Amino acid sequence: MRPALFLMGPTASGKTGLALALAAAIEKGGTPWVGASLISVDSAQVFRGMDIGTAKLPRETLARWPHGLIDILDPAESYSAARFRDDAMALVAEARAANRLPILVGGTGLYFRALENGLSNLPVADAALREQLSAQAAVQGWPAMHAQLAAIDAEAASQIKPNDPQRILRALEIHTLTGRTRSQHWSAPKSAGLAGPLVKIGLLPPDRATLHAAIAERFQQMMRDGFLDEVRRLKARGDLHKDLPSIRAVGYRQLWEHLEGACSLIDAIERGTIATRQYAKRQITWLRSEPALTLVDPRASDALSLTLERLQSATHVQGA
RNA sequence: GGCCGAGUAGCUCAGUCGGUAGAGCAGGGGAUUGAAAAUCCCCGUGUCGGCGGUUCGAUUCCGUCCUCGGCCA
Repeated sequence: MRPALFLMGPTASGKTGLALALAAAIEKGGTPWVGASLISVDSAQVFRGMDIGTAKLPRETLARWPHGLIDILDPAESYSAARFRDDAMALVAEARAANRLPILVGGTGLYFRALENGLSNLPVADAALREQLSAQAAVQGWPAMHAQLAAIDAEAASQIKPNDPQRILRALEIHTLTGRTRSQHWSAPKSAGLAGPLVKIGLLPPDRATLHAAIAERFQQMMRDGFLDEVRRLKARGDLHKDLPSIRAVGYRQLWEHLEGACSLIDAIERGTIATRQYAKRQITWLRSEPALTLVDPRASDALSLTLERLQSATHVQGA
């Protein structure tokens, strides 16, 4: 089986540029593939109508270079690592069947890991149950919920901090829905990860200061491109709210708060830029702990040839 | 020039009835299994504006100077 390619990197690191250059190079010929299939690994670009703030490629570019898993959801919906794994597995299989190189490009570390290693067999999220548990937490406080979790799943409780609403909620949800604890599920076999060889390329910006400057500049550009109007349009729908995964996205959350009158536009932009910086930092943390990763400087001229080389050798190893 | 207020961490500010100081934000490190652009954890020495005085001891009280606001000339 021919390899799949992971292009992983923080926001504003230049991974999209490399992905497109690679796709173009493969189309020209001289490789075992007839072309490339681009698949987005991005928890925010899945949403329709969220284009500017998620730094989606321009419409024309996407028309020329279609990406899988972009614009597949309405912002009122939620996506998940598990759904991503299933969707991406299908798209990779499709690409392979057509003798195309699957290029998975993006910055959502959890999604990459879910695809590579699979996930435990867990129940899907239950909105009603979550609401009920949250209401209970609002009265008792999360430490009390954590204590409740400790009574049924001491191991999970020891791994989860008493102030981590999301994970306490999820662990309780798993138990309520299945009668089995998170720990029990975790120790059972997981769903399969992506089969076949994998080439993992990590794009790290040369230094923190350069990355921060690029982020600030890009946020300003987004504002010039009409980011605020985009958020205004989402808000005008009336059915979205700031607790949705879509609206919690970096930049959207801050501009949404400004539109609610919580802060000035200047403040919102400042906070949005800071949030983007912090997000990029978390992405870098994921990258650094990623095994078998080839790090590439996105600005270096040999980024493309280096990636092709890695693909070549992964293909040969497989053939031999 | 006169009067008043302020000067403490990168920023905004608490505070010390005199025993050399701590929050939020920023920044750094870490965790991460159906919300992950999410959620959470850990990390605080800084001539307390300068110089003098009082005191065993001053960032704190007093004097003076400097800087920045505001008001008055």
